[in-house]
Amino acid sequence: MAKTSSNTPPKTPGAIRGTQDIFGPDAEAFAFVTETFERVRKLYRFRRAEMPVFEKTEVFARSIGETTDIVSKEMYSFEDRGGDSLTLRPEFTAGIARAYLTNGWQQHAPLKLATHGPLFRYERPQKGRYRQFHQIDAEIIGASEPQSDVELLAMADQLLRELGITGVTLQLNTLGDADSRDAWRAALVEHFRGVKGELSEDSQERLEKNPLRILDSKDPRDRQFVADAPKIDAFLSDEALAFFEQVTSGLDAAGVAWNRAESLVRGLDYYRHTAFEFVPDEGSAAAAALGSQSTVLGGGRYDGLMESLGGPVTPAVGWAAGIERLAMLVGDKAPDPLEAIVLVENDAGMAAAMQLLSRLRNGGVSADIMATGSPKKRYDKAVKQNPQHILRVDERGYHGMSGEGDNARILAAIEKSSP
RNA sequence: GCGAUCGUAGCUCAGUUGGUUAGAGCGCCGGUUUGUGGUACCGGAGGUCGGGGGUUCGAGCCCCCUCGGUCGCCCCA
Repeated sequence: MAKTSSNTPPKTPGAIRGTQDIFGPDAEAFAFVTETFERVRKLYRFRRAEMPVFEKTEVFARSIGETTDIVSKEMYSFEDRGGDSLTLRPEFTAGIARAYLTNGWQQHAPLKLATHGPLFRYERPQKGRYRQFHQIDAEIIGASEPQSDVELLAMADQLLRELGITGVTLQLNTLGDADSRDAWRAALVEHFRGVKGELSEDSQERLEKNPLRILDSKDPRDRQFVADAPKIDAFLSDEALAFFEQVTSGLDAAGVAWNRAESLVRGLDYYRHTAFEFVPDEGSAAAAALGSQSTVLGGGRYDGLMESLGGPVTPAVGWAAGIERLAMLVGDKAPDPLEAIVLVENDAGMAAAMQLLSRLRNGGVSADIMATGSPKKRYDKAVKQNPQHILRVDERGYHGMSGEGDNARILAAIEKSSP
């Protein structure tokens, strides 16, 4: 029993900042995305997995890197009653990696996994960015061959096509192996340090904390220095170059269009070789629909992650995509049509109407009932739901159907369960 | 963390240089009409104009603070 200590009525609590209540066309689009993903991942034989939405904080802290802003400011962390620090998952990959190690899933390697669900990041909300958001996710763990990268990207490409999303292109880069990456990074630091005074304030800061990020600076002052910055290609080992060439030739063979993006980077050290994002083409409808947070699907190869979680060296590659962003691009989905509506013209026929309704539904016919409000207005309200057929019930019971088109399924449903 | 912008009915929005009891459409409820595939009309309920303070004879409107939404920056695993 709720008690109020004063005469003031209780105030309705508001929703948490950055959370969403998804309903109507948006909810239909959301479901279309997850249903299409489930269908496509089965075509590629990815196995479904479910992970907890929270983990020990160290799972994410160690995978993401203890020092970054991400860990200190962007995660939903809290202490449980036992004093352990826990964190709502901000990504799928770390939790999947932990599950792989703690459950002995090495026995299934190479393991193709798919999942989807909510993720949490403590950020200021903006278009396409929420504190609780949702992703679909696909990973291949325990496979070091470039064919895995190709397979994963082919699946992503097919998914986007089956969602009917156009105007989005795969942007592809390689970060090389660990040695290539380190050498490139050193050269970039040297290059930008030489012109430090002319960089934007943000990029001067990045020079110390995360120099690779200068490459995707939005500040026009940085643009010329980014343009003539050293390229990864000059630092690739023979093995890294061969790997990348196998990825690109595999994509060509699979018919996946791609574009080389030399400035596409990953901030975290465990990423190796392939890095990619599907991004709207400039001026496309997709770009207009998404605003500034426009990457639709992104991922890469993270061969160094398992070690940071205390596991054996385990190559892996994966991607994730924001369901909300995909849903913004799929357009309105017409809801499934209502096949039959039972119109109760007189409440004396209510029992007959309920029996009819359950026969319809048991027979696989989508059906609803209109039996409330002014009896004189029920007809109009029934019509407004745009049913394919209206079945009338009054004190005599069911007495007739109107509507155009095929009603065989409805008749069958009524007959089949009749005595 | 920083910046811009917006908060009026359940929803979408009007609201004049500050001026009486704050309006419309949709939705909801009721009635009349119609009488069976989206009829027309009449009526009703519903708002402390996000909240607090200030200026003023008088504030939805002007000023300050605050809360919330939206968009962007930073960050982007």
